Amino acid sequence: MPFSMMLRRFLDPQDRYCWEVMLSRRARQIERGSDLVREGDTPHFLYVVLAGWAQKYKQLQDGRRQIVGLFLPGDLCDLDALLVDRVDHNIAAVRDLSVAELTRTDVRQLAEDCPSLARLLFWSELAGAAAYREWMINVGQRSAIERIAHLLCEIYVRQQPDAGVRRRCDFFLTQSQVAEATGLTQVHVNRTLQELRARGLVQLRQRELHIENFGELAQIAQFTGDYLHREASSNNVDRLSYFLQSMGSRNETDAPDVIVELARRRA
Amino acid sequence: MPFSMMLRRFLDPQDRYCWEVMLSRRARQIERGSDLVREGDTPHFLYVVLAGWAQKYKQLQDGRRQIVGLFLPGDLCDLDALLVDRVDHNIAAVRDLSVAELTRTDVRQLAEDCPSLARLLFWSELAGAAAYREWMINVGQRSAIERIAHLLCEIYVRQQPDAGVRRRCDFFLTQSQVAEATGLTQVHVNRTLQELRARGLVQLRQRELHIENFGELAQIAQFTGDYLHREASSNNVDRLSYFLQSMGSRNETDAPDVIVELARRRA
DNA sequence: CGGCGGATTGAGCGGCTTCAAAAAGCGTGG
DNA sequence: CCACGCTTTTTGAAGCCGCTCAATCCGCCG
Repeated sequence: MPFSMMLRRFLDPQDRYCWEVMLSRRARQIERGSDLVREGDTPHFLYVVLAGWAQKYKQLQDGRRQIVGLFLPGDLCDLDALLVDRVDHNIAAVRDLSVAELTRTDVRQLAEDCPSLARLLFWSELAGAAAYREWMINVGQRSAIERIAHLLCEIYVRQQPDAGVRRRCDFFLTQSQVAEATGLTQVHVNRTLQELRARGLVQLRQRELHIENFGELAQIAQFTGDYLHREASSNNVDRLSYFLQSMGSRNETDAPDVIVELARRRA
Repeated sequence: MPFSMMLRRFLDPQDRYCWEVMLSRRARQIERGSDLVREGDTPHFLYVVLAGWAQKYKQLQDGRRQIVGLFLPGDLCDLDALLVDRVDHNIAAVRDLSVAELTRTDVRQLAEDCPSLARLLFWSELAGAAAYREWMINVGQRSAIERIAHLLCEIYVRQQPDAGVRRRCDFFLTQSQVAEATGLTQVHVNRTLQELRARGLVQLRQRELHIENFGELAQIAQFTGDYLHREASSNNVDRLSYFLQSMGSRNETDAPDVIVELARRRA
């Protein structure tokens, strides 16, 4: 579930207000193609996509490039980076992009003032790991047509509000970028897209994706949106809260009574 | 950095004692090849590898399989799973395996009694995301020989204590499993390993990997261990602590003074 | 010794790549 | 509105990397 939807469902109006105020104060425009973050940088910001798309990618010395994640409006990007000294990936604007740049202090501020928001931040981070796994089996195991079908399905579903049935959605990637996301060449992406078009499944032109037959497309891709956690319940958030409450506790010096007692019994 | 090393470096003896007692109480043997976790299961445990190797993998309906992560002794496995309703991956024993199974309650208990341990848990989870990214560019962009060289480098480095110079290490994967981890076929893995052997870089036989020329192997693979975060400083842990303290705070009802004030100034 | 999982080898093929060039789209400015 | 330059898409032809199918070999263990 996109972060923005989590906010609407699980955050009370006051906290949401904090969030939106903070975003509006930190907004910044990025021109298409330019990097927000480069490998080796010291991370300074948590980015929140306001409009346009961003991509996270890695690069080899010879220029080969793999897109490892896409970020659509409302998505959080790079929370985990704030926790390391040097980032190991790049982030770039897929097209003209508007983001909010939140500093560590901003995030801390928000987390202190709106604890339930803090939990959503973490939840969103963890959901990202599931997406990495799915992309990995995509690139590692699926054929060209399956990979591309899968990517199209994901991008389509991520843009559907709740249970939408719109047939079209934005699609800002060039065929070269599709290639970088799927581990194929641009030429082969082109030919494979023609194949999908010839089968009457999709149309893809000038920044717009038309899905003609989602069922068959999803079947080719073996796509299920499970890994997107679109059905996330407040259960999940509560569960996270359950852990975080204890993890964040400040009483470092408490004796670990229960465990020591366990140990004693065992000995 | 493997979790076990983090423990040694950043955890005081008392907390480490808690941890080890808990592990010893929850130990369990798993026979080679059998699954600890299956896709769709409700997650119940955080697994800690005590001896042997475990693999996390995903599978398509037709049986194609991608290994998305390997877990060596001392590694944590599947903390994030505890936060969702249904897991989206499988975990299996690469060989005969000994793990500790910690329940949610166990983890909560540990987190409450040893807050610094809790932070290490989270840190370890976040480091995992970097590994996913590296595996993705591996599978997506590198050639067969590069992929395999990279996997060998990773497994070798992960088994080196601090700045070790041992030439050999355990290697429990079959060639079929190497294939599943790299997105190649078993046959081609075999031929590529012969190539590496012929070039005098490695020897790989019966559960043991000999590295003859690590420098060249790493060069072929464009391997840098950065993504393993072996040099993690206590800085990282402190930074995590900085966030978690506020995120876990219990005072849900505090007014978000600062933010509201910001909003006022802006209006 | 036989059985079995794993490694090795061979031959043929095809999916995807590579290189190169042309066509089409798109923004910009005259 | 058209001309121009740039990016993106499309097409062609040739070739290779890695796949498939299938058989054999090897080492280990009961």
